[in-house]
Amino acid sequence: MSNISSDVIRGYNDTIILYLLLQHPSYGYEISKQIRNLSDGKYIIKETTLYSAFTRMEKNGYIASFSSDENGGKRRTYYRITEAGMEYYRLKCAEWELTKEVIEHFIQKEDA
Amino acid sequence: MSNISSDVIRGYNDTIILYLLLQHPSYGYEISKQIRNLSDGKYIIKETTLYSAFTRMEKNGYIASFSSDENGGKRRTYYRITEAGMEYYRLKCAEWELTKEVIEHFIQKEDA
DNA sequence: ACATTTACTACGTCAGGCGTAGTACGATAG
DNA sequence: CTATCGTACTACGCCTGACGTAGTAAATGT
Repeated sequence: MSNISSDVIRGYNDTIILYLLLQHPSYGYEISKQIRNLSDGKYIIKETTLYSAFTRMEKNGYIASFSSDENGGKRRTYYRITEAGMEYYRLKCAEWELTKEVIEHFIQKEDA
Repeated sequence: MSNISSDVIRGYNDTIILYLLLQHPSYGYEISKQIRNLSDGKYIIKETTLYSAFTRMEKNGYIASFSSDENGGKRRTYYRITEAGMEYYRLKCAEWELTKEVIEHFIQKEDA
């Protein structure tokens, strides 16, 4: 009960990542920490899931990568969201509302 | 936008089916129609998805099958939910509330 | 009589998530 | 000064659930 089944979130990892990139360009480790923090530790994305999402989304043109210009720290790959990514994000948000509505027809809330 | 991406619902098909079996024992075709009706045609489950869910859930002990006793109509395989199935359903409902909360941290509602 | 609806089964493919493992660099601690 | 920890990844391969395609067959509608 403490953390979340991966099948649930399947297909929404991309959306989650895009939301964070919508705020500002970022990179794997930071995104990972932000997901954990924003979800109060309820969702901890797996590294492989995260990085393969980057690869997939870059291929799809939803994000674009660029290297950090050696600002003292370690070399990293940053990603920024593209126009297509924003459009995709908007679509997924709309879809989410619909899906949520559908699923909730089949869910019983219990306070027992 | 008219209907729902399957990846979203992935992992919740079982829950949806269990909800319907919780009302009364049923069989493939009926379940299928009920899902369509209850979702206002927004979600139409694929036959293969449905029947493989039956198989999987029976193997897991969440549902049990029995044959119709030839009441005039065609021979069918009915399923009823088991105790384990009810327990699983309850778990998934609780998980859903959690997951919904998590995902909504990353969703922007727009009325634009 | 013929098409459509009902009620399935079989088979194979695909994508996303994840386990496991390994690399490599910088910072901090003892 | 060296070991460990945190940071920042890449590679490989497996597993599961969803789904496309196809086929079977009885009952029902026209």
